[in-house]
Amino acid sequence: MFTSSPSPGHSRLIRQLESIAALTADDRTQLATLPFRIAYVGQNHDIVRCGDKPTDCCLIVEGAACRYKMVASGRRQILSIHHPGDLPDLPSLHLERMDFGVAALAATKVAFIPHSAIRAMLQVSFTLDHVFRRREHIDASIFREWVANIGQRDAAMRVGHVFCEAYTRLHALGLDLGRAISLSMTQAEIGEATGMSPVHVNRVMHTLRNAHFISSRGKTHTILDWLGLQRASDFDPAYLHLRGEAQPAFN
Amino acid sequence: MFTSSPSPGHSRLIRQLESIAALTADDRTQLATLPFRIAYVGQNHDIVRCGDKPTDCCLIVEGAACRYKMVASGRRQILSIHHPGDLPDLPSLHLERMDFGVAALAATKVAFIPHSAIRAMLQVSFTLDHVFRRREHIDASIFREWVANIGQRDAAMRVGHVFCEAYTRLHALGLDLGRAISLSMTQAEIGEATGMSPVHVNRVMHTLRNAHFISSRGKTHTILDWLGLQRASDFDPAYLHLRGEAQPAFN
DNA sequence: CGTCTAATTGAAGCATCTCAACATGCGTGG
DNA sequence: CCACGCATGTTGAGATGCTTCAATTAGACG
Repeated sequence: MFTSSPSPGHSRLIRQLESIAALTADDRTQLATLPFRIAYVGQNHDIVRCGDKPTDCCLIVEGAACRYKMVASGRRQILSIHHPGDLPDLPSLHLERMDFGVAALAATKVAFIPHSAIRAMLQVSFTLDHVFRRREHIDASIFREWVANIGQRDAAMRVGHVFCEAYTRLHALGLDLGRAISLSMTQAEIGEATGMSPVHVNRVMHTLRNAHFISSRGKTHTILDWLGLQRASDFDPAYLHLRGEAQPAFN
Repeated sequence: MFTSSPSPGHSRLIRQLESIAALTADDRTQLATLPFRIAYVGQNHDIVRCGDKPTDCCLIVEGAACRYKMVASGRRQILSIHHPGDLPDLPSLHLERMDFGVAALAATKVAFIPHSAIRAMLQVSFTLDHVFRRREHIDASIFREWVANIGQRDAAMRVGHVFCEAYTRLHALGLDLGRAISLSMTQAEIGEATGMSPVHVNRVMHTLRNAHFISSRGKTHTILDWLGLQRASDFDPAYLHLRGEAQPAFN
């Protein structure tokens, strides 16, 4: 059988879904023929705005994005971090009005896929329907972990946990750089994700470096002691529900 | 057409789903014929344990429950609060291993429904499949709001927000007591839900009473100033995605 | 009426925040 | 290619919101 090579966006999506469940050749074909429209979004710009009623889902192809909410004080809470292959506004398929915004953390390439195309695909394929549903549940699981992270852990663990999660997910997507990752977040943004002031994030980063858990050069962070960082950050990757083969193991 | 009157558990489930989407008579019949097994769980006892691989979903029929996670320090984070009609371990349908626990906040009556029965029902009915999916997404939306609540708001807002959410949801289920609700949580548990110490919850409760937002007698809390409490707590019910008619409006 | 849990209050400590200044790096245009 | 300007990172010092510990009171339940 002849299959045309999928676009970068399609490949990312397939890789992402394969990190959580097995796909058949047929599933991959279905995914690879999804129609889309490409857009480029500059750093800090919105991809989807809170309150919108989207008719397409956005797929991150390159770059990084975050979900966020604004609160009364004018501060922003980052709700989750998204890498290539993610569909941050997938909830819009079942919740007409967006209750959060999606913003680019770096210059980002986005593919917009019509709701109708996704709906049609999920109606045809039981297995893809299941995989998408699983993806949605894993999203919820990550939120749960963040609630526990922000609610109960101290500053160093909170920040360490964010690094552990990012490393594990990027590794599962084949987007890690050996023992390093490129986390497209400023210290201020890490603060918005963990409920901390930027100043305190800075101090905690120094702690993590002094403990030889991490070393940083710009936005590239190298994990020097993966087991130690995981333990110190109370990180257990079970909540990511990845397929066994996809999980990192070194140190 | 003859329809046998549904059990209390079935009624609760139907009412819960009707608070977020319209159901057809056929949907209601499907739901009302779901098989189940009743259990009674004492206060503070687990209904489902973290790490379990459930074969049934638990439906809260009477009482109250919470999802929770333990962290390394031995502290517990409450992740969400569940009222009659809720299915707190619905994720187990798509995520084999539980990444959180479910515990009874009060003496609670639970109905266990086999996964197989739910799966069969969702395969037959497109509309119920959509409603369940919507329910799952609303769950995720509530987690997002909790991340923002715990991450960015001060102690008084955090606690006030929990009351606003509980009141709105119980009202939508027809389980409010006029302007009052019975919240089956101790101050220590409110602390576990908001990332605060029990002592500070107590002080904040006094603040809320002194501001004439709430008055409390035991576990029954009366909302004295609904608009004021919402505004002071930065509460906007949009994230609950309720059907318009279901939302409370007074004061 | 005793027992246990939950709520309440006070006092001291500390994790984290805010404010403010300064350093560094980097993209851009001259 | 260098110089400028802005965003980001760094550091210090003082303020504070919340925690912890500890003791007391009030309620619920048999």
